[in-house]
Amino acid sequence: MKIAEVIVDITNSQVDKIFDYYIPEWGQVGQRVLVPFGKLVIQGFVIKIKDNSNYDASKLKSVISSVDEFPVILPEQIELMSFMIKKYHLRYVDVLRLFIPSELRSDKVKPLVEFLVKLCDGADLKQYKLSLRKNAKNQLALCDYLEKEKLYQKSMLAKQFSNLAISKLESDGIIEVFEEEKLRTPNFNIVKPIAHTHTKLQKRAIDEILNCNDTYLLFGVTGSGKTEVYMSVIENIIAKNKTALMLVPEISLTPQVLSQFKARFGEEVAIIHSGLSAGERFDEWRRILFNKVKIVVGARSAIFAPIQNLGIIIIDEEHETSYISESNPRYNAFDVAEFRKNYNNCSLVLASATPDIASFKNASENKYKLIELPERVNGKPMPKIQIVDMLSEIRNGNTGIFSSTFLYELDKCIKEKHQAMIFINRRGFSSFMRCQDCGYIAKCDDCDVSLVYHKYEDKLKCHYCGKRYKALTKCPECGSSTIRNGAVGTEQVVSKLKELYPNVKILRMDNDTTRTKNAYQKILSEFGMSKPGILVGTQMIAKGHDFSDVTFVGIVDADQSLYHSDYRSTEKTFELITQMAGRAGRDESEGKVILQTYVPRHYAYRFIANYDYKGFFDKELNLRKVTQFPPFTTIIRLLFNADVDEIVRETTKMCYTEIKELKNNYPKDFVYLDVMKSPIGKIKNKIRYQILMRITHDNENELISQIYNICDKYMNSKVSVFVEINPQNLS
DNA sequence: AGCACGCCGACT
DNA sequence: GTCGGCGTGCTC
Repeated sequence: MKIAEVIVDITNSQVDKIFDYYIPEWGQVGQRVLVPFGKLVIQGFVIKIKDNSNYDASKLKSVISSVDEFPVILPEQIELMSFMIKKYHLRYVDVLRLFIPSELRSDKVKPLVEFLVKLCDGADLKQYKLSLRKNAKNQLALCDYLEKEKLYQKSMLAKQFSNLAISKLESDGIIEVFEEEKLRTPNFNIVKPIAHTHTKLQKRAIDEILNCNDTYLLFGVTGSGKTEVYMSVIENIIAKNKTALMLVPEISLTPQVLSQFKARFGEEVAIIHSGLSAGERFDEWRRILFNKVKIVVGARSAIFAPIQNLGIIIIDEEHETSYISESNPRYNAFDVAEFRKNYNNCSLVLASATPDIASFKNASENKYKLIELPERVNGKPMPKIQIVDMLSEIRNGNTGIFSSTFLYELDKCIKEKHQAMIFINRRGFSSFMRCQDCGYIAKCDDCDVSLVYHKYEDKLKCHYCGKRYKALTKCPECGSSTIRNGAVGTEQVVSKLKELYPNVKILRMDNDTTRTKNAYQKILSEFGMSKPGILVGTQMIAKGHDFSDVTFVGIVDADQSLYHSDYRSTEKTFELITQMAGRAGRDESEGKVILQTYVPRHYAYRFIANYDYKGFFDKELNLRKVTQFPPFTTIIRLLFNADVDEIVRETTKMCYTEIKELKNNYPKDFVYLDVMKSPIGKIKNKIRYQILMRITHDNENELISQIYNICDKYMNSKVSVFVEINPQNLS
């Protein structure tokens, strides 16, 4: 008998290894099976079939049965699994679970079956009709109806002609009733595909991408018509009988974009996003697995879609951090895309108006082919960005949150009945509450962070654990009642604007107002209809949606993201503000952007105002080189977590000693190594310590795997250890 | 995950 | 003495 290597479907590090079982002839790689496991019977995945086992033959057990009659994991995915386990130090099960919809495991969603009716072969309707009695009205009518088509839905026929008539015809051998599985596809408003004419630049981009299999960086300003390039390329690829996979940030999976894809590609496209019902998600996945679609569009996890014969992979807005999973299983969709590109020998297109510094570095070193779309399709210039020095505003006696230029431009926009978007990257009313007399700042009991005041609920909220507190009326330390608010948030901006424009529609969009399903869409469509109208929001409003009538974009406090103690904060600020600016003047009317800052001379703003990405890139890359930060090095962070301070501190210290030994063995590879309490020393009552290091690329993989091994030793039920490679945030 | 094994404290 | 607390280890 053959031997199957099985991964059992239990998320526990102790059982996350390969178990051998005897398997009958029917066994296939990628199949789900039931296996005896200790005293249990559980599900497992067959990842290999072989002839011999190294395990004691007398202890080998047999697979009990298969769960589905077909494999649910493709050979490509088995290889991808090995790649990811090694690269990210993940468990087998966690990776396998990424490949299948959770609905498949939970067994909650059943395939939807539909009863269909068709004429039996050789049935003579005319003859049969003559044999019927005159008063059998339903049967006669049904016979007449049946002459029209080949297939009918039983439920529809039953409604018109009664079930009785159908079963009569069935028992007389005239018609046949049978079951067929029906795949639920999400509904869309059917729109007419927009005419696709291409500018010269677009045409050149399309031709170049189709020319050969490679990795491309498509660098195109906002409004340069990248989406049309994707669609044309995909059209060409599927004409060659290949398939396409496109990743977009979840936030841009808007109904408008999706209906455009549906309009152009119809049934050939499967769309995976968080708004699908369980049944829809399950069926979209099966449509892909059964080769019923040629195109998959979706957010990060769509990169695992079981689509075969790939001709192209596109990652839109490639600089987006949402392509990196920061909680278990941690992975980077870009690495997966690269794996699939190599496996399928196809093209990979990364696209952005503000490429990631690392990607543009690769392009400038010819590791990627650079394709540029420097002009907007409508030929309009980018909106003018005016930098306003808030310190000089203060010197001139304006201590409010809006500068006079800001107010003037906003007023003009409102008077002309246009729309305004106002960006403030902080939710809530104000960042903290501080006692003016003794300096006391309200903090969370469970986390080491200051609380944010939310005026609408009149509560202080912790943005890390969500715990709520009563707002301060007087200081709990010294009893003083002079409580001051910190930096402004979205709520405060909205309340100030409401004072200024009591009759204008003012909408707020942030984490707090988009909690409920569809709230996001509702706010956007309401804003779309409001002229004049003002949309205030966090970075949520910066991406992807086009409102043709936005003529004013206001950035209340541009410096906010600049002061995160993160090496990427300048890059992120550049991205965010450039994108925000791109929201203005997308149609006829010209746009204006006001950027308020306390450091008007910062180099980031100079490049932003000139839309000079390349200038910014050169400056930033040089800075990273000098300071030895990514992409020249790799940051590794080990985060230790436990309930008791002493336990974490001791464990961290022991681990640090070992890492120091490692550093001694590789003295040239470490450019930085230190141990410390985490910047946020406590979250949800867990004490946090960290070891931070930066290593060069020379022996990167070897070092990372050794570090994983060291960490495994210190992980136990009391202390958890996370290894993060180039973490997005260091709190 | 779920279960057996095993090593200590407090009870009929 | 032994009943049961849950810490540790094993499952092909």
